[in-house]
Amino acid sequence: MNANPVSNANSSAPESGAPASASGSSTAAPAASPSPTFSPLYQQIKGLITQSLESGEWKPGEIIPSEVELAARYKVSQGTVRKAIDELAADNLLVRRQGKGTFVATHNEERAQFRFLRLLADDGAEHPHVSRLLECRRLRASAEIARQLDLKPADPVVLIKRLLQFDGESTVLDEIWLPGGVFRGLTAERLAEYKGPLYAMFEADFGTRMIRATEKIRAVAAEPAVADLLNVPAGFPLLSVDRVSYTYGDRPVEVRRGWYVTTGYYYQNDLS
Amino acid sequence: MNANPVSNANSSAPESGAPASASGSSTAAPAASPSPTFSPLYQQIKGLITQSLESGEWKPGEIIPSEVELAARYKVSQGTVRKAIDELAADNLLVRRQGKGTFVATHNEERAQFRFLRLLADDGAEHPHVSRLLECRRLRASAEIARQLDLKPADPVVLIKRLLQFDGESTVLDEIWLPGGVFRGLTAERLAEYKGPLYAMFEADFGTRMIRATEKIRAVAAEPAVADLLNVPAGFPLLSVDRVSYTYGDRPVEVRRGWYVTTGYYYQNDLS
DNA sequence: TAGTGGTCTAGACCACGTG
DNA sequence: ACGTGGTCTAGACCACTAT
Repeated sequence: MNANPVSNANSSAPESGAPASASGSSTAAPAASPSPTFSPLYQQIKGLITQSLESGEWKPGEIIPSEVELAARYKVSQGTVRKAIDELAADNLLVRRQGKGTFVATHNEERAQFRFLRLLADDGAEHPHVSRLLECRRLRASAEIARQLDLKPADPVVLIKRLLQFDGESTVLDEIWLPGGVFRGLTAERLAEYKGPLYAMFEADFGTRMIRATEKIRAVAAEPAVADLLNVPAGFPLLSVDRVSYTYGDRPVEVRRGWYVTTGYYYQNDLS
Repeated sequence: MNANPVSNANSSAPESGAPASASGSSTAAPAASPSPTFSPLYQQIKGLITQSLESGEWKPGEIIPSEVELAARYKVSQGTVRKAIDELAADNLLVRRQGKGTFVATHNEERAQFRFLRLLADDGAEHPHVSRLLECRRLRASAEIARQLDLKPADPVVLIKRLLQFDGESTVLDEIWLPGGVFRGLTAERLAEYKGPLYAMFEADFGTRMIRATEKIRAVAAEPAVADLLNVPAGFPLLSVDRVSYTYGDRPVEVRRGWYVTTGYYYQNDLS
């Protein structure tokens, strides 16, 4: 009854006599301070579940143990693991399905794709797109890329250039930098043959799951080289989207610069 | 023990005999289907609290009754109102402050301002800005504006044009349309004298609180008139931001077209 | 010291998806 | 019929803020 994962003093249950309620965190006699580093139990459980996700104990798309099972495993009540799972579901790491179970989120779901490419046609419809690989090579990180990927300058990186076509129109040009260490086996062939979202391949083939990203958006005039690839005149206004994506532990694992043609399409954002 | 707000059949407590579990919603005899319109208790409570917010029973910045008080008022357990408040806090309608109470959110808070103007300087800092009123007049809604504001064409609307200056540089040009009925007393004088965010004035003076908004973002070439006001050459690439803001009940109450100069500044977006 | 939100538990019952 | 997540309750205790 007292083998909690990290322990924050949690022994309720009027078992033997002893009212027992030793209260929080400090251990020795005079009690240094009330709670220097207090962390709720459900947060600790959340951390443990996250570890299992990161280690691959439960893979994307798979079901995880039921709430009762996890409660038994961690020696806490069902309500506590429930609150932990609630937050992980809110963070898009898990997906609950009533009557079935709780599943590890994956970038293959319809819903997940829109989170990272928010381009809609003027009529509001979500158009399918095809990717055309332009380039994929390994090189040494520039100072700027190294900084953003938390690498050392001249560390190996992979550079991918690709074109996204909506209804046959070239609409998005992407330059993608990935840390060479993590994406060791990534080749142009593998990229060319793969259908579906890049992030789905990353999580399936390289065990690297994109959790969140930040984007810096600007309006810029198309440089000649870019304009050429996107079939617009030089100087044409483009949306410039600088993205950094993070995986578990908020470690950056992708830097991406995109140019979007926004005639007929727009970037959708919800402020809520 | 049985005066619940909407009733979904919820009488636990082994009181008298009767197992009692008449189950959900349908009223007449043969019971159409198991639960055609099931809504959890806490959702109903959430609705009741929202009504009180909308009606002005608790105003922005004010404290609302404690969880125990609300539980007594609605005849439910504290845990149920807690879950209702949790969601309202997640929706940014309420703000919880441990040890103090729960408060009605307001657009005056530091935190709230960034939700609706996500422009940061290249160094990542959030710069203060001043607003310069260019125009404020009443007119009849065009077909397009009427549609977006859910009005009839030629209904009265207010049009505001203003310039936002960051560090003295003209950076944002806004055209704002508001329904004339709701914003009856809005004048250029009132606008000119008011310091602070527009939305803070709207909620204080007109009882209209912006809850959420959607934005459609494009890159466009500056038209001469716009370019002139923003001190950029005609044809300069600008961020075009089309916003529709909604209040309680998802009713649209503002349409806004903004042009942003993104040299030295960028639009920040978080995908999570 | 008292009041507020925050955490944790334990148990009952409901809705949903399978057999 | 059974197992899963989803709702609801009741009560205990903790952490924070004010008086």
